[in-house]
Amino acid sequence: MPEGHIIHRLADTVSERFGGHLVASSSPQGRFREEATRLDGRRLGRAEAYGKHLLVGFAGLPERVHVHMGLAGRFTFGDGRAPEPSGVIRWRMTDRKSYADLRGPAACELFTPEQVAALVERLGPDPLRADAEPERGWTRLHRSKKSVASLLMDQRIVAGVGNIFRAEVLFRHRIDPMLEGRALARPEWDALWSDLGELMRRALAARRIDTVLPEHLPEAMGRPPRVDRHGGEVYVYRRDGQRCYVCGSVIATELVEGRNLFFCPKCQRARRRRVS
DNA sequence: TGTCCATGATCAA
DNA sequence: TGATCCTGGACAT
Repeated sequence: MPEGHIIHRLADTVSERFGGHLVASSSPQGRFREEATRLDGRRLGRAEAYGKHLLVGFAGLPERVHVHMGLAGRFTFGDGRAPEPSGVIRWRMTDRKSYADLRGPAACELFTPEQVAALVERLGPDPLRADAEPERGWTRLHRSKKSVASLLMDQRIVAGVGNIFRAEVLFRHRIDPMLEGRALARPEWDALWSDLGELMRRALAARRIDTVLPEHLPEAMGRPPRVDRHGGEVYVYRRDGQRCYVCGSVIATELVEGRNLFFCPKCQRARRRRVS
């Protein structure tokens, strides 16, 4: 269940394991069989990530494999010979030294160069990419009447942000999630963008999402540490019902556009125009 | 064994 | 806005 940093990690792993190697491709499940046949035995070039999208290139093939993990997608890597396929494996790659199995992706397909270009054009700037242009995100956000919470989940505004980073970055800047996009000041956007880059780079390196400043850590406050299932120390994500590390209020949750939003009703109370 | 839920996104209405 | 898709893990029964 990936946010952007996981996909970047995935791209690195695929490149490291298979880059420049002759790779056998198959689709034990069958839904990627025709395409896997075309890839089978080709030399893998490079894998790269744009937001939550993974693109894998092969020598001599103009198309690239486009993978979107959705909520359920999962890659597993292993050394040595691949075991007998178990479960539903959409795409299996193997070389002499290792294997990779992809299960449950929302998308696994071949993209033409035109489709890749359209995808990149549609996506907003990705804080983890050196070529990101944050101005494009601001342009799409700053006139919107939609809530900042909703806009931050919109991949056309910032590519790669998911439910955890959204909740955490809004808390770190004490921004009311229901604040209208058009009420957000430019310096606030700049700060959000820069912080997202920082948080996501750290998560990519540490393989877990930590957002809490040292002075707010439970240990520093005389409480036992608590690490959520997602594997990091956070301010609000899935901490509903528990006390805010900063003000002690009870963290709240609310369903916004079908997703659980977490926030501190006191620290993040807006004094400006909110979405009703 | 069954049900719900998830770091996501699309489609129809 | 709601239904739907993808899969597996947590939890209840």
